[in-house]
Amino acid sequence: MFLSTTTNTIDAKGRTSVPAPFRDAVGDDAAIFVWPSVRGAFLEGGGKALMESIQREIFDRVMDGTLQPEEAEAQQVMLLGEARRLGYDKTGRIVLPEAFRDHAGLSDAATFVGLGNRFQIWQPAAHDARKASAAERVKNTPLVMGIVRP
Amino acid sequence: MFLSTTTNTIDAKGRTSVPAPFRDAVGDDAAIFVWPSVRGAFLEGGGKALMESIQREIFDRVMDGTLQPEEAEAQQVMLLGEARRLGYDKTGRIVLPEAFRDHAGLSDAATFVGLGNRFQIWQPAAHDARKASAAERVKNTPLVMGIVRP
DNA sequence: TGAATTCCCACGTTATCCCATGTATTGCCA
DNA sequence: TGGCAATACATGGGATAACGTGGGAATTCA
Repeated sequence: MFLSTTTNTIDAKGRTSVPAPFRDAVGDDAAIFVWPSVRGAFLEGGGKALMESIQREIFDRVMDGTLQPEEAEAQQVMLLGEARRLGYDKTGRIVLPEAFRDHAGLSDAATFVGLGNRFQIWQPAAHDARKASAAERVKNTPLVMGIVRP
Repeated sequence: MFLSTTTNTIDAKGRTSVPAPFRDAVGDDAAIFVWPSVRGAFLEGGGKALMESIQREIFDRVMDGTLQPEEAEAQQVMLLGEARRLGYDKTGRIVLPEAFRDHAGLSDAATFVGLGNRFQIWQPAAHDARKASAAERVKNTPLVMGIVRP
């Protein structure tokens, strides 16, 4: 499970360390899967299990009529087609492809944000702004906390 | 699992490299299976496992009444009948048959698009256009991402 | 014999791996 | 509880291997 938020540096080679807790979360195939978000200037990612979940989820929704085949293929193109498997070495580092860095506006640092079954990667200042607006939105929302099924 | 999008060159002999991640995805029989899409000017393909899935899927749908036998045979003719097994050499290269190149408008480069259990091969510019329309379509669709079943 | 296809080797770029260092954190024991 | 040792973590740099690509030799088929 991906938890916590961490900011790591990006070196001259485009490398960055995957936070150690995230590495534990993906299990034993030393890799994360990342793609540019279709919803904004940041990256989304997860472990192998997430990719398989997405694949199955799209299939299931076509089967039960929730999703049109054309829409399903569009999502496959933008999620699975744009995703890349980024394997990390013994020191836990991946190389963020240049296209990914461009999409998210990353230069010298990256903020990993754990979101349970997945995570996001933000340009640090952009994440601060997003977090502030999330804090605001939460104030006006019935919060899950306090009524979670035990 | 087929992920990511890669563009490789087609040389004078009609050869092109199968992206290394795709080669890993098909396992140890060094071959991919490819056929002209019935939905547009591109190629579709996958590994051995995909072909067997298609075969079984058609059978199952006839059995449960989802597909008429005549329709099933039509699909078998266009998918299985047109498919070719393309073995790659030690350097990972296949030869794209001329008929396939004609169907997809391929000349000097081919774009491989991973879609989970299968992939597509596009003329690079055509894929850019398709990707743009997919991005547009995704914006107007309830997105699977973010609400994936854990 | 000629043309096409398949196989194999070579090259340059790019990405991957591995060792080393500094820092922060954790665990241990007095 | 305080201080020290050991471990884990992120980061820099250099060596190594992988990947895509071009070209030529061997093989096959007409």
